[in-house]
Amino acid sequence: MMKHQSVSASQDRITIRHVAKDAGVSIAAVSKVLRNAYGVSEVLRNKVETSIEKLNYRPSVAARGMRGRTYTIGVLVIELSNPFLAGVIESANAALSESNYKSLIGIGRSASSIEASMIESMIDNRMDGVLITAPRISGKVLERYARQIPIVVIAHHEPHAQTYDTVNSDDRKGAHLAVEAALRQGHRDIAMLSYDLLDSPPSVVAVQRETGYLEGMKQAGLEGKIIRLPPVAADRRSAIKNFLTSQYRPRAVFVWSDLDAVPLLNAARTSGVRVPEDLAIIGYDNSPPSAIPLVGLTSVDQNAAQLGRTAGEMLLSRIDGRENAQHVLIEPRVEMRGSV
DNA sequence: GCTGGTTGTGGATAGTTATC
DNA sequence: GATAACTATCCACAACCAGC
Repeated sequence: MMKHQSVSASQDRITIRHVAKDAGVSIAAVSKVLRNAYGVSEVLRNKVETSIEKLNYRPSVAARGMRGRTYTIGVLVIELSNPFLAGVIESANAALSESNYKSLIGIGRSASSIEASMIESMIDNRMDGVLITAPRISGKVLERYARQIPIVVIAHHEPHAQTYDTVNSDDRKGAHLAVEAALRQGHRDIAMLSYDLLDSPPSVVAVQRETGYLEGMKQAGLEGKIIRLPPVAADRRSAIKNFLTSQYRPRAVFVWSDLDAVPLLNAARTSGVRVPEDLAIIGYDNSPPSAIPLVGLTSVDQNAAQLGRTAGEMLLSRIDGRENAQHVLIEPRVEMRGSV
């Protein structure tokens, strides 16, 4: 049988074979150096590392995938415009890179078909695990994919899931803390500004926050009142304006996320509503914009850094063979600023 | 025991051979 | 000639083995 020729592009690529030849060692020796494996002398290591640098060699992810690990992690995010998520991903990425993993990001754009195709691409590209921050993806879909690849989900409450892990801020407690913070400032007329959840399951963070808010109000002997914005974020500007001009406007409002709390604060100030004298506002996420002195939004801090780091570490332990599901809740706290 | 080499393996695919 | 079946190759790694 004739030996067929490989294409020129692949011939140009520097492989472990070239490194081995240049260093005057076996392919297995190079592999051991790459993996920091047992049984490598300092002399051999130096020879191999010198050749790797000289030839500018990078291991083939495809070939590694055939043997098990590619050392790549897929990160699926709902969007890039959410500053809180950016903080979470940055911390997760730092935890992963400490273990020589690289992460590649996909954007789901809140569309289940896009999210599903992203996860499938990550599986097809033989990534070693997937970190998902797509809050609306269903538990059933996650179960299906978790049989094919280790998965850790952030911002998705599914405490009984068996095949994948979850890491969340304790959203119920966070909302409860927000109510307590308003009560401490003497407020009794405290409403919650949420959005139309359209029969969302309890896995959705906003549902958890609503529950926490209602519990907090009930505990204080008060009746909770939830005002709903349109489900699509782009349609909320006029709804926020209506809320500010409403004769039934409360004295204090807990907003389900800084994504709506910051625009509300801005709209209040530009329309002459004094904050906090006329309207006290508490947000959720403690996102970077809320900390800007001119904004000064009191907000529930989810500890994005700890959330991301925990998720990254949990994914690594999943990849290393852990099979029991873990569901972690990160303790929230209220960051007090001038809006209350 | 330490070090380093040999061999087999994985999935996809191009190339070769056999069969109709 | 068309199609099916088989083989070699890509690349990195793990298990196993041999020499010291």
